[in-house]
Amino acid sequence: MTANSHHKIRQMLKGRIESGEWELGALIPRELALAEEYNCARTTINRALQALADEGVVVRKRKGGTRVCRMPVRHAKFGISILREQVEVTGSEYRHQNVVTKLKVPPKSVRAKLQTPESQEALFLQTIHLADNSPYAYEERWVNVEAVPEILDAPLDEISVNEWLVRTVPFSSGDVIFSAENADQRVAGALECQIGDALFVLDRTTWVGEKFITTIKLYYRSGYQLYSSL
Amino acid sequence: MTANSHHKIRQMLKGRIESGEWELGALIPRELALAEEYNCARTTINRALQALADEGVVVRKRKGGTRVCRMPVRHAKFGISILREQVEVTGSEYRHQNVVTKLKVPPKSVRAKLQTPESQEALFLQTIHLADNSPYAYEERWVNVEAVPEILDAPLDEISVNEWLVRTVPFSSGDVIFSAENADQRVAGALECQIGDALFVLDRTTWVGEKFITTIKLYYRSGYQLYSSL
DNA sequence: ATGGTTATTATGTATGCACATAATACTGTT
DNA sequence: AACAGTATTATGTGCATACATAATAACCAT
Repeated sequence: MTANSHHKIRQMLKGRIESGEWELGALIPRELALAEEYNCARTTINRALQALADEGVVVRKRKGGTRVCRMPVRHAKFGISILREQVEVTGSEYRHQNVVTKLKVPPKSVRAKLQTPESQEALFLQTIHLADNSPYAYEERWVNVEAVPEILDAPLDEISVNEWLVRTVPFSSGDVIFSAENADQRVAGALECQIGDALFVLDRTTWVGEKFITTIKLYYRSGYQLYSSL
Repeated sequence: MTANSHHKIRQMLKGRIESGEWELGALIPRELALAEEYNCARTTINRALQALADEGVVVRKRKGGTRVCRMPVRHAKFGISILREQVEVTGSEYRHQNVVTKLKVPPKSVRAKLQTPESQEALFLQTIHLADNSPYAYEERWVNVEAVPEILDAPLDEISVNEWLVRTVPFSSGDVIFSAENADQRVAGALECQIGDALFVLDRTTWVGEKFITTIKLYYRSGYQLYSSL
């Protein structure tokens, strides 16, 4: 039966799990049995089951067989991307404004994150991201110029550092920390909100291989919500 | 050469992308060429490239070939799981405390989320989650008893609703919204913090198939950080 | 019983092959 | 030059097969 792609089989198997046919933690039939049932090759079942394993729906062990994950960990995924796009999908007009752009020696806490030597300068930026001319987010960023020297020639008035880095630096790894903070005077000024307002904050450090690229603290405007489905 | 699993090849290809050998948006060699280069079957290259496509590193098009993703969207993943575990991995002792557990007709806003009829009752719970006897998170939850009638017999003093549901209900879909809120008097009381403190808030609604299971608002204690790597 | 060796088994992986499909490139006609 | 139809090509998918590997089960010797 050629009507069975591994996609379809994957969906069917998932359905049988969701319907409760196989309980949480239960052992499901082995590949050969399923292959017979669906009248396809074991390879095809294997692909479907491996995909479900990647997804976290089942756990597989050699010789042990495949069982429904005992404690399904659903994960929320957030695309960490470009602020301009975040703003524009809401239909608003995006603009950014660099408050500060200068080279200076970062404080100790930042040096620890960027792993730069004692007295080496880094590029410091404060940027306000605006949606329809009102503040959307305020960012404080340090860039390791040794890792990305080209940034000193980038037209950062036309394109935000955020976007320039995403478009220029190849794939990077990173740490992300989300938290909530009360606005202090400085941030409240930038975001035009009240001191003490609860703000959604994103802390991120990114690197490529061994080279640390940038560390950023991003304060979203009061009321911001980060949405995701799982 | 049998030393090349698709995993290894996948890593090598990713490395070549990260190293900048293939720029963002660039076309990379086709499967057959890579198969020759790595001295393996096309199938193996295919698996590796498909995995990279799933990961969002490359984009593939029939006849068009495979190219490095022009704008890499890195995504942060969060495992939405059991609060008890979240507490216990930090080495603290977990305990929970049900403040309120009763059946009542939910307000309109909740009825909209659970999609329950006008005057149908739902289970309302207020729970405080404690780490080493101090408040860790405060949760307000509505459970659709029609979808999960067994919950009325669950020993909710021994096991938190959170955990009971995760362990009992098979895989579910859900919405998640993260935000920051200032603590009001009620929440500040539960979390033993100051009124106005910035709190990290999680809003979640989950369902299985067509049946809406539960909706929850979870306030983490002041200073909570949600960590993830990407 | 106890401990260690061996057999069995389910999944993991690689390969060669065949054909499907989508998108592009090409070609010929008007 | 415009268009329609055709050839080409890179990826998508399925299958049969073979062997690898990890974990359990069975077995045997002490």
